Amino acid sequence: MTVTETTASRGDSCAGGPRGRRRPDGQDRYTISEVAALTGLTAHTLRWYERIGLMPHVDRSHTGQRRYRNRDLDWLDLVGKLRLTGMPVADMVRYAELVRAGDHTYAERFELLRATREDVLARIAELQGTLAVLDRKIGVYADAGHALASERSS
Amino acid sequence: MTVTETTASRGDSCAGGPRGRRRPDGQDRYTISEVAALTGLTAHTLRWYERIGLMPHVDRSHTGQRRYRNRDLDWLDLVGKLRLTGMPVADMVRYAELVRAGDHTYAERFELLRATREDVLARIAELQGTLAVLDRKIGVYADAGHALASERSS
DNA sequence: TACTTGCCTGGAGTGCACTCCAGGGTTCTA
DNA sequence: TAGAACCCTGGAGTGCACTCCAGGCAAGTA
Repeated sequence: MTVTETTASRGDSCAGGPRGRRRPDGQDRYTISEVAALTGLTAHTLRWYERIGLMPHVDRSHTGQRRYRNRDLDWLDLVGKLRLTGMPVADMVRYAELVRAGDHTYAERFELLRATREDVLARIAELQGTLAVLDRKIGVYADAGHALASERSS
Repeated sequence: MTVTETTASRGDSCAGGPRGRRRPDGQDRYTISEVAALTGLTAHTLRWYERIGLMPHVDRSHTGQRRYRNRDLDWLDLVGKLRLTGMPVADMVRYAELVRAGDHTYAERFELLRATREDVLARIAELQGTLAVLDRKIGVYADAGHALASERSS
């Protein structure tokens, strides 16, 4: 009965920075748990990414254990960024396939990134709109700590 | 076998604006499908919001059909904004409960909105970071349409 | 009046992105 | 050389936010 394997950085109280620690330099072979610590993903998720083709095949030790390399971490960094944009995993897999397919997929990759960029811009605008509403509402709460009967309007 | 009831505005090609049309003025009773058109939510989702307590009880016609009022639409607008922030539905339900509970929940509501505001700011910062990465990568694609062998790095 | 379209309910189903389990091999530390 | 801690696989389970279904009333129209 192995103890839990999770790397639970969900309820991490140290918010503010990126989830992972900095990569030690001069190293180019990492175990799955090291990568988990570095990226903030769980080992489960790392294996799952590989299964679904989001991660190019990772090197193995002579006994079959994963040994990640710096370029894998670079890829995971990019994936992490794309994930932050809200891009569906399926789309990221598609991008990974294009990369694996070779240079002739250049145009399609470019287009995918460009479209993602547009999405991000739109999302930022959306959030700023929401922020305005939130600020207005917070203002109402701030200077009128009472007479909140008609909360549902405005 | 009633025909489908969905209001599918998923693949709406008229992107750019908010999903719903503008509210006609001088009206204060709307059927569920009118509200669906106005908010971009499906009728299913509107009923579900009510079931889970995200929506205060909606007026009914003498035969039990929902008749939404302008204040309900206002509430749905706010919910829509909060949803855009990525706030979980459970938290929105919590907020709705606080509103229903009355004025003495003032402080908690305020705190909830304030925390949400922080989240939105953090999310915008995150997205801007992602945008920088995306722009860098798009730049690479743009001026070097070839020699993409080491795609996985940077 | 017949017909078509809209709306009602409770409960089941869907898609996504993980997350965990069982059962077993591997690696590190005292 | 134990024992603890780590890692492997395929497949099943979870939580969220919807989304749909079946069976049945209600409302508008020719």
